[in-house]
Amino acid sequence: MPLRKLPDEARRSERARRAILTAARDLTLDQGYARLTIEGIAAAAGVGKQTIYRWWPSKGAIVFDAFLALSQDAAGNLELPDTGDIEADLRTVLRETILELLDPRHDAAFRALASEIQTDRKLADNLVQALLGPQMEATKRRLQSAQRAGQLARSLDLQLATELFYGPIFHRWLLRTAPLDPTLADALVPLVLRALRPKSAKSPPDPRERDGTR
Amino acid sequence: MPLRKLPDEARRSERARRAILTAARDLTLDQGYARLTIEGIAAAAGVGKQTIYRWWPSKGAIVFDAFLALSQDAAGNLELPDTGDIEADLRTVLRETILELLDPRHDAAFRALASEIQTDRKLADNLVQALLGPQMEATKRRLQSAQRAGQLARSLDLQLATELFYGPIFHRWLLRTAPLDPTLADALVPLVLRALRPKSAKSPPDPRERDGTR
Amino acid sequence: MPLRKLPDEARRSERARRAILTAARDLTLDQGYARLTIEGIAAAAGVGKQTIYRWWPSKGAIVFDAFLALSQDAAGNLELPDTGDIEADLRTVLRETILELLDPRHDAAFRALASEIQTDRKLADNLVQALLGPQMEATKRRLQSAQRAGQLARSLDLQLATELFYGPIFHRWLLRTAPLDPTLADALVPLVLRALRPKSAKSPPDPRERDGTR
Amino acid sequence: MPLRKLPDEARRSERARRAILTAARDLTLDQGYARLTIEGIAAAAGVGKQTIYRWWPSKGAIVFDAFLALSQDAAGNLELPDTGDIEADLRTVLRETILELLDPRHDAAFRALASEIQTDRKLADNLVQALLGPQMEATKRRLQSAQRAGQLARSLDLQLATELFYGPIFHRWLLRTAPLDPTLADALVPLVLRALRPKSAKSPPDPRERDGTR
DNA sequence: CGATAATCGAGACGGTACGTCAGGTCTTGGC
DNA sequence: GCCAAGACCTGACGTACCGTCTCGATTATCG
Repeated sequence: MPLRKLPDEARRSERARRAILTAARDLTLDQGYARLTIEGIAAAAGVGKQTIYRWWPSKGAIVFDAFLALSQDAAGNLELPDTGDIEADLRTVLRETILELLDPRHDAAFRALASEIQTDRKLADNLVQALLGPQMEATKRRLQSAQRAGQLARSLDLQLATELFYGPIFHRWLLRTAPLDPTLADALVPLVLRALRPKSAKSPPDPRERDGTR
Repeated sequence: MPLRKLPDEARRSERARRAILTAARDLTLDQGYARLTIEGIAAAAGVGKQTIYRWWPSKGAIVFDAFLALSQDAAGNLELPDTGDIEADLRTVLRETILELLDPRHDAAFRALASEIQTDRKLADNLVQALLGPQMEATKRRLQSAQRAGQLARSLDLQLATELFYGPIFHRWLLRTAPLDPTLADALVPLVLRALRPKSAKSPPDPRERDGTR
Repeated sequence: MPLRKLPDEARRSERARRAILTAARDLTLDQGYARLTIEGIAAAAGVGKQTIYRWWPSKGAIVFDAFLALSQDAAGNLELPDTGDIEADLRTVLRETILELLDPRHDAAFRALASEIQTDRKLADNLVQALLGPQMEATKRRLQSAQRAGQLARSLDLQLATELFYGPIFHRWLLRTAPLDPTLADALVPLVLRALRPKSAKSPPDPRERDGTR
Repeated sequence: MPLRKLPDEARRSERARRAILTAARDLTLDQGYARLTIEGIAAAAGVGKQTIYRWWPSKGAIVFDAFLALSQDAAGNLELPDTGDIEADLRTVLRETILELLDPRHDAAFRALASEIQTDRKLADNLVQALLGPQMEATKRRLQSAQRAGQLARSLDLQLATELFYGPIFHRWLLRTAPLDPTLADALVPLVLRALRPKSAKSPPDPRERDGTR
């Protein structure tokens, strides 16, 4: 579901579309989103400016499409691993998320989008719908599965629970209050899980809390 | 510690400085940061552009200074309330934080800054140092006080604990994954506190958990 | 042969070109070349600055084009009158030249150009090629015709002879060593012609010298 | 008679004055008058801008003063050589004049002044009064001396006669209609003198015209 | 199959803002 | 008390891009 205007897509030049997205991605990566210009993209893509304006409403929308490809399969039918060990599974996923944010290719693009959505509501909706939402939904599903397995409290607000995992990560990354690195996942997951476990004193699901180590 | 270039500050015109910051704030509020221009500020402030360029390196830096005044007393010797009830105190503070983010005056400015720091590292450092840092430090101090009162686990990573509170709030606000409203604080605080309490099952310090849950 | 940069002239907007030249001429005439600005021209012409910079390299080049129209027909296939009376013909032409220099419309423009060519070699070449050169060439042709009629010495350096006529006029006009007025032509022409006549003492071609002086 | 404003010159700093004129001359010579700025002069002279504005009304006036020194002795009590041979004397002087115009040091300054006087009437008057006038007056005196010796016609308009010599030279130099070089003097002087000699058929003063060769 | 209409590249156009330069005036602090 | 230093407001510079708008020259269905 790329950000496209409506007109008859049949006539659209696939060559041009690809050239534009490729140029947008390359230019963003090697000079940063701030220096990215429509004219620059057009020139690099060997395309008229009008061709860009015909199909995309804004610079942000192009970048969105340009980088969507990188994560798009993930976005489609995303599912978290389910080994039965909720802590391990979350750690795996969050480490991956962090590594993705640290990868310069994604870093540039995601920061650009994070920046743009402060202004562009439509883009924000698209970003949530295509990337952030699916990821969070998948996480919720995994939490729900753990919940059904009695590992998490029954009364959990899954949305909020999910944000407990992603919030601190994006907080560091977006606001730069502290350096982000994958070990954050290792500290974060067990800590948050303490809040999510069933309230019963016996708390059998968590092996560690019971006997101290594991 | 505003963002300034080199020239002799002794000769600086206080009149011009104030006019610029006022104009920048007013313009940001009624047309948004995206439409804010240096020329517009200069015109509105009755000031030459050069006077702006002489003292500020970027549009973001001006807005930073312009809005710093709004929160700057808070930033200086910020301290969280300490009624002995950590949950109530945190709820109070986080509600205030959320309300501030929802206040259009701050919303415009903070989004602008959040957007700019994705690109401008220097500005990011200043933002953390002048606003975000002090707020988080104060929060850490309050958590530490609760820790000393035996209400929180002794082994806590206070930095991470703090991020557990602020992360989800900023996550919603910046990434727009869900609407932000003050009731988030009410759900968030008790949930996170479950993760932070001492590991002893009886957890006597928290009156609510003792007789409320079990 | 106006002064143009490289871009594809086929796409050039005739409307814009005309508006620019008209604005340049009008502004020069009513505020003087010194106060003329590119921005002023663009504004008066209802044109983007870039459109000016796209087609002209300098303010001088615009004024050159703007005023070329005034004299351009003359420049094309200029020919001096040839009544057979070289003295009368030159007097006619030089009076006209002087009157043109005194006409405020031309005065402003020509002084501007005279000023600019001290710095701008390219403009100087264009000025000579389009205006001064043709005028002098036509004068040379008329002198040559008189030469063939035996009214002037056979061995004349026509270039130098021509400069004998124009030099003193421009000297007064440019350096302001003395006020310029059309009667200068009446004194100048017969005096210079004395230098140009055939060396034979009897000098029959000049009716006046024959029966007037002696 | 340099171009100064009126205020009490007693307080004037001679050091500053000299530094300013020297800086103006140096800067003009090595970057051209067009790039010369008041700020540049002030900086190079180690002087406040106000000190310049206090004593000179315009950039042209500074350059005028700065270069006046070069020719000022000449301007004061200028006298042409008088060997009795008017042709030789004029040739000598005009060659010198041409060489001076070709000397880069003077070329830069004189072109600057020639350019400025198109706009600045006051400067024009000063230039004529201090440099061009004296030179022409001296030339007139020499012509008058030749006249008294019977070498030139009695009825001559000396002003016009003088312009016959200088006009062509400055015409080439200012309007760049032809390259200027010292041999111009050799061709110019005898030709113009033909126009100035007494009208008597015997014309004894000119040896050459009489016997054909010399 | 050839017409015919939308799309394509190219880039000129009217604009807005940029960041810089210099002008001429005004203020300050040190000598 | 003068003067270097330089901040100030002003105005113009020349450049970069914006988003819109022609231009032919391909396409690529559809009559």
